[in-house]
Amino acid sequence: MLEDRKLDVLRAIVEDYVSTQEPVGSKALVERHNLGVSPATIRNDMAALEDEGYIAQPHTSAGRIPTDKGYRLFVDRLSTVKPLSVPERRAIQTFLDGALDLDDIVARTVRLLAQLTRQVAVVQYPSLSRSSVRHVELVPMTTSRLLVVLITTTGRVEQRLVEAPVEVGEHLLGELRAQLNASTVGVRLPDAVARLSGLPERFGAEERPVVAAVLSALLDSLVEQHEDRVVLGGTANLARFGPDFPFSIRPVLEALEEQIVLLRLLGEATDPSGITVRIGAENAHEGLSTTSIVSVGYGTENEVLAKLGVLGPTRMDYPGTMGAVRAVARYVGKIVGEG
Amino acid sequence: MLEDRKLDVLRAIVEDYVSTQEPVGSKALVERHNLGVSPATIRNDMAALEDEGYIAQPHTSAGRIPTDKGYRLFVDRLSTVKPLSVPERRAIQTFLDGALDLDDIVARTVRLLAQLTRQVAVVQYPSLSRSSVRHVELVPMTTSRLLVVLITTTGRVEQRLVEAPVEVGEHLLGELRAQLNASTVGVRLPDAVARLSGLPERFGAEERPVVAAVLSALLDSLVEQHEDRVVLGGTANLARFGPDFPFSIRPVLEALEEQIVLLRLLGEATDPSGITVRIGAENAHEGLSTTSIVSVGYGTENEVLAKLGVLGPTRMDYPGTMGAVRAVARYVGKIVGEG
DNA sequence: ACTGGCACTCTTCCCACCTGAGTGCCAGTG
DNA sequence: CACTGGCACTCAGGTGGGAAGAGTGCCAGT
Repeated sequence: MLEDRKLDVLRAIVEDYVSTQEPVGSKALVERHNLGVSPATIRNDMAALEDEGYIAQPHTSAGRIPTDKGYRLFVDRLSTVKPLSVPERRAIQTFLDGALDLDDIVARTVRLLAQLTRQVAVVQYPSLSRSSVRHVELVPMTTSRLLVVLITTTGRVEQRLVEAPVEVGEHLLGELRAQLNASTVGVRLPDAVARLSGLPERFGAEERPVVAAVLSALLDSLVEQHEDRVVLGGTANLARFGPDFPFSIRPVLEALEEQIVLLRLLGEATDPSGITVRIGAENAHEGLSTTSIVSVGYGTENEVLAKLGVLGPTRMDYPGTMGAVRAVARYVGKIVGEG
Repeated sequence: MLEDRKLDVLRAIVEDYVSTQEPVGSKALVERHNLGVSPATIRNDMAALEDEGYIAQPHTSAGRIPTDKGYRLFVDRLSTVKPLSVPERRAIQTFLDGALDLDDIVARTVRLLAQLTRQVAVVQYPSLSRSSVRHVELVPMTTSRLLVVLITTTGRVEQRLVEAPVEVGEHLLGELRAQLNASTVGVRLPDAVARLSGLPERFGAEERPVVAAVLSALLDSLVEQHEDRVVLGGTANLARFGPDFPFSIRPVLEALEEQIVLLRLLGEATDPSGITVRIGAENAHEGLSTTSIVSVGYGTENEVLAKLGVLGPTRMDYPGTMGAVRAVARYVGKIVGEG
């Protein structure tokens, strides 16, 4: 049973707690928000909210703070994403427009997000699997060593070193390069894998081992979905998280060091189109139980290339953070889409 | 006037303080080290050491802790680099031998260093300026857009996107590619710049603008010394630095986010051949005044390709840290040298 | 030159106390 | 029936006073 006023009270509690970082009591609540009722009434509502698990008391004689469940309700029903101001939008645009290449775009994005939200920013590189092959290049390093270079439409360059079982002649190299490009250029990465299956048969028995070695490296580049690169920024903001946070900062830093963990967190995003917010224990990772993650996909109009987001204490400014994340994702998507 | 025993006392103080993290008094000192004299005598020595600025008292009735100057003396004259144990060496080797490519080597190195020293590890990418050109590739993206790819002997791949002023024909592309490679392959990057100066003249007036654009991008890749990439690891160890550290953790994290700062810190290394230790305020960067940096160059026998090191509290185990850093640098140097 | 002894200085810990914020509950009111 | 004012209760946090303990500096003695 959630009547309107109780929801108002919850909203007020979340807002106050987020801004003051201190448990909020009934008296302060009626003073700062015109709820039109007395503290006693609010107390009743608060008691009910506590029974239902939306708020909690750190200790008996303190105010209330929202629980994960309370934040959840707040995000789902009580808040609207706060759009950025015009100057902010302009700043984003000019900052990102200055980017030189993909690395630079990602680097700038992560810094931007961290600055804007004053939290820890996470940006995933645009996915390879959804892009297609622009070019394959074979470069001889020594007579029996080759560098296989894969260039994709998103501008990424993947490289693999190949130890050829025998010496590789200039002619074979040229032929192989031509064949590889003919089979894969313009093809989506996952599809390119299939296109290459019949390739060895087009070569002589002597050349097969070399072809196989090169192919294996190339397939490796293609398959190993390099959705696995993420970039971090704004870790210094962790220190801002609060005076009690130093104790819990350790596990957070540890989690952030594990790329796999970060990827899983971004990947777990449930809402494919919109912003996903995972609050506290919803992040299936101990050590992040007092943090929330706001993430969103970015890319072209038709497809999501990768995700980005920020990580902060559960007591974060959700509307503002969501606004910033959404805005940045849009601009980055536009830029990546063009380039 | 530094007699032998006073040096012994200083060494003992540093060792005890590093291991206990607590100010060390005269009584504890004689108990834990067999100095052969009474606490009172030690007290006299300590008073002298304090006068000379090697140790200090946090407050009147506390033991002494080493000052930056004390650590300096300890590192310079009182300690010997502690070699790693055989299992440790073996672990390093097997861990690094599994690396796939340069990125992987660097990533593994940074993790290894962080784990071994339990501090923050910093690894700089092998310098481009000391490597030479392996291959230059031009890849058409659209009719007027080219990707210029530079591959170096250290296995690094640099890419630049070029907006050609006019359409670029297949023939010009091939010709330009051939000329570029002919002029630069096998040449040191800085020298390659000079080799390219006369190139535009070999092309017709119509083609000049395209050539100039490509050249500009390539020169950019060559000149922009990509000694500027550093990778970090083990930041979670910052939380281990001590109970008082949370307050000073903020500026440290901020410093670590600035690649430029890190590069300067690594670059400042004075001793070109051996290990450099910069203690506390010696790191000309406020916020790092309670940290020390142990760094060393790595590379082939003949040349230093880049640097790596760790950052930790001034109260670190210098002999152990120096041993780990040195050992890792040797193995990485070997691997990079081979590859 | 070293040592034992001693007085002195501080930090730190503990305990007791008080204050104040905040609550829950209840009786009363529109 | 929903709201309100009042009131007793609880408990975290701050304050202050010892008491304990670690460590020092100094001095007289060997």
